[in-house]
Amino acid sequence: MSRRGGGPVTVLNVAEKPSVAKSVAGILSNGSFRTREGRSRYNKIFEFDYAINGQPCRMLMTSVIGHLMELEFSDRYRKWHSCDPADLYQAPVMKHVPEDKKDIKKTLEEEARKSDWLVLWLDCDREGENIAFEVVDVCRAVKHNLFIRRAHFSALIAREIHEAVQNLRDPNQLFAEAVDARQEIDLRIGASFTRFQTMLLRDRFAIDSTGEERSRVISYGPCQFPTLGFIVERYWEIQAHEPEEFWTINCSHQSEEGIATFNWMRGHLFDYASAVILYEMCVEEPTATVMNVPHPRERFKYPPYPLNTIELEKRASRYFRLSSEHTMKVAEELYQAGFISYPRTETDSFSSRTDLRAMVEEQTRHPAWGSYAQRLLEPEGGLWRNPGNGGHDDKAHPPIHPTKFSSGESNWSRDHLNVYELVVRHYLACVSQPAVAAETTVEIDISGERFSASGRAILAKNYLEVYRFESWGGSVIPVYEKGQQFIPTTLTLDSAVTRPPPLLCEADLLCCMDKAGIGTDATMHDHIKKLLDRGYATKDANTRFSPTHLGEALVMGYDDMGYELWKPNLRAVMEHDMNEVSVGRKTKAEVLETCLQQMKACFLDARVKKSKLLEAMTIFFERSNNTDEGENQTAGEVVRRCNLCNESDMALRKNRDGNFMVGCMNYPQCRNAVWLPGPTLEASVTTNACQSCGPGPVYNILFKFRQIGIPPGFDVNHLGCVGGCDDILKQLIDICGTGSRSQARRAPDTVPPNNIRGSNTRQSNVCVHCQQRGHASANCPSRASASRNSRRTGTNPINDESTVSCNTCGAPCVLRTASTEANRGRKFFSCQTQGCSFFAWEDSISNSSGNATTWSNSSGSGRRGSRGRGRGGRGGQSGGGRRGSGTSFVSATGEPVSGIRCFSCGDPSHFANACPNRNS
DNA sequence: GCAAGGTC
Repeated sequence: MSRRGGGPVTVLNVAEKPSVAKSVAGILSNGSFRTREGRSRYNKIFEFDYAINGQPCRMLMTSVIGHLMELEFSDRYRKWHSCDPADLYQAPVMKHVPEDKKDIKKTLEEEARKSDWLVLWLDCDREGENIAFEVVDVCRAVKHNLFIRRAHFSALIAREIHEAVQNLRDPNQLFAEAVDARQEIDLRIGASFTRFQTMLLRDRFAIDSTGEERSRVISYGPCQFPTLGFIVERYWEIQAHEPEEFWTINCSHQSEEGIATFNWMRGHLFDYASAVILYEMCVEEPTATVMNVPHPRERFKYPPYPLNTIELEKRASRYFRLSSEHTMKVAEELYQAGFISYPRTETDSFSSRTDLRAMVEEQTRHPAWGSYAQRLLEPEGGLWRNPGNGGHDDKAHPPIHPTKFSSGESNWSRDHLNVYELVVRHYLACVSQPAVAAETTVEIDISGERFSASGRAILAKNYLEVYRFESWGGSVIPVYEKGQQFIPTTLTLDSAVTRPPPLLCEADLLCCMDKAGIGTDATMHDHIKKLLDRGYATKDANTRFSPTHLGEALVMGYDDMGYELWKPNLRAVMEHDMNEVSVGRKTKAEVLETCLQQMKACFLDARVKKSKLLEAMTIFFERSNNTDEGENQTAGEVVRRCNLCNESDMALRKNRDGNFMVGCMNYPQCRNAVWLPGPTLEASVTTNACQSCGPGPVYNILFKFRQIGIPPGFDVNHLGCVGGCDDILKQLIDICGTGSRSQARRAPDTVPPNNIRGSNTRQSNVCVHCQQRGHASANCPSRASASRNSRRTGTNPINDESTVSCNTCGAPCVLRTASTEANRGRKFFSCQTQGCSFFAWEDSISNSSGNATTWSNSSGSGRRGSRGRGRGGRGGQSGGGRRGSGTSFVSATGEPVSGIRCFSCGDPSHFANACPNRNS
């Protein structure tokens, strides 16, 4: 490696960014380097002497700023109207240095001319390797015989840098080629689809009211579209959600020691009748028996892993509601000013060589967390713990950590303070012991139903003391013993409805992208911002994303074509292929050829099916005035002359929910429409005219139905008529309805008209309960009456006045007779005072004289549930001991039951499925 | 005017 003729060699060292150049120069020169200006104001040149493997070297250290080059089409293809976008799949592409990087290139050329060796200090990832070859290309062009080597380092730590420079290797061509392939594919796909959809849609629709259509770019990109896809998919999921009512039994027990809230271990039931039966069983024999001995168990809550970019973005969004894009801007500024380490990193584990304690030491001066940092360093405190390993390492940067102490600089905004505080507290948390708690879970049995309650007592907060962003809720429950019995304080049957998931928030979106491999840690926030900038999505005050009409229409259009261009699969395949290239299993040429061939075929087909995109846009946007209408009429195939207005044709359309309809093209003046069966997968108008329907011609439609959507006996393929003669079509509409999503999705201003929507409801479905039409299954009157009846079956008239006084309020009780199966004929006392719900079985009262104020714990002995297992050890709580506590339940007597309220109107006299409001 | 990837 030594230069012929001996003497020092001149070595040009190039790093990926100025900060790395400076750090490496500082480490190798032990802090004594000379600095001079380069052509670019950001990229200085540092000079020092060093010996590589015994060879004296005059070191020149400079940097680039990320990629030096960009990929571009040749001139002939650069203008949008210069070629067919399909040509972009084979148009020549070349790398060139953009204008703003020309000065860096000049510096490299000038320094390379003076140098003998070129040592590449680019980040040790695939992009870094690709940038290395860009640097090589520039330098070799001016100095052909440069000796070229690559330094490998994963952190700017002295030992690692010295080792790297003494163990120089060849740059990895395969890594660079993988990136070349990715760049070319991204450019060709992105440019072709962007030009295609922009030119197709921009001038045809009034997309916004600002009149800026002319400059609007409707971009497509293999990262931005899947990101949009996540937002749209969640939005559709929410729109399609149909609330379903469910029931759960809740139980609580208050004693002198506190209150325990028990959850039903069945969770909840969707079947009202079953829930009521189980509830009534519990109410009739309400004694709770403790089933387990609840020994407290030690539980830990561990601190987070060291901070990487995605985690920083997610946490800043959650804790401070900062957008990922703004977080990265602030983090970049803190990094530039030297307060935190490099903020674009995937790594979430510290190298064993990191001096972790020194970073804590720095922070001991801080007024807020300084004392915690001090305690961390005290060995007797036992607070220190080596940080966890999150399992990611980009081999280029350490996790984000503080690099310089600050108690806040004068030029910092609130966001700078927050991000710095998050980085510091996160770091201190990482090197701390986990929080410790004692957890207790008590399980009880009431009439064979199991309930459980959990309590948690925090024993040591540890890292939670400094990581104020996280908490660990703790609630203490009373102590129970196995076999102990008590009467619950409340025992209620509550109803609720299922809710759709929320819109995606920024942290959710980052999670989706991370899991699907969309973008990199350094670019994910850019893709999110791009969706907002392009007008594909909006973000509300809670940082939750919704698609705009444009975003939804684009996804719908491609979805209707049958393509998953908006799903992450395409990117995943590309990532996989890149890996194959980088390990040498496939060549760059192979991957390019296969991928581009497929994508071109897809592009050409999408262009053939452009009507799908136009149809989707038609749903949300008015046609623009400045276009020729010739093409607009092709959005639907004509089926017949409108038999209502007689002025226009009726055309086959697919609405935004994927449901098919034949609607008058004179909409909104005429709202005539025929909706087609919900399970229609495909429909196309044929040239066959129906022989019996008129006024003609009424063209037949060729249907393809979803197999799973239609009843047995119906064919998936059907040649049908919407003129009224087709019984099969009518039956399918009767049975299957005309689709379910249209009600769920928000109706845009343009379509569909009310009468169309009216015909497309579940009203035409057959109720699953009574097999009748005219109502939804959930509103079935038979079901509501059955529910009401089921409650009535337990109702008995008051049949006896009693001589028993209420054990709670002292008022006289009435004697009633139970009529449910388990307790038929059994008598019980019930207090009549409003608000008091005293209840006791007659046969459990020990004082048969009737003036009972106490009773034995033998209630239900010999019955299911075996109540006779003893009193338990805690006299005050033992079975039947209801002293002083108002128990708000009532048996199966039909009395109003506390806790049961209609979720719809709040009335305790009925459940929501029988609510008059709902049924109306 | 287009992509995504670096980074100031």
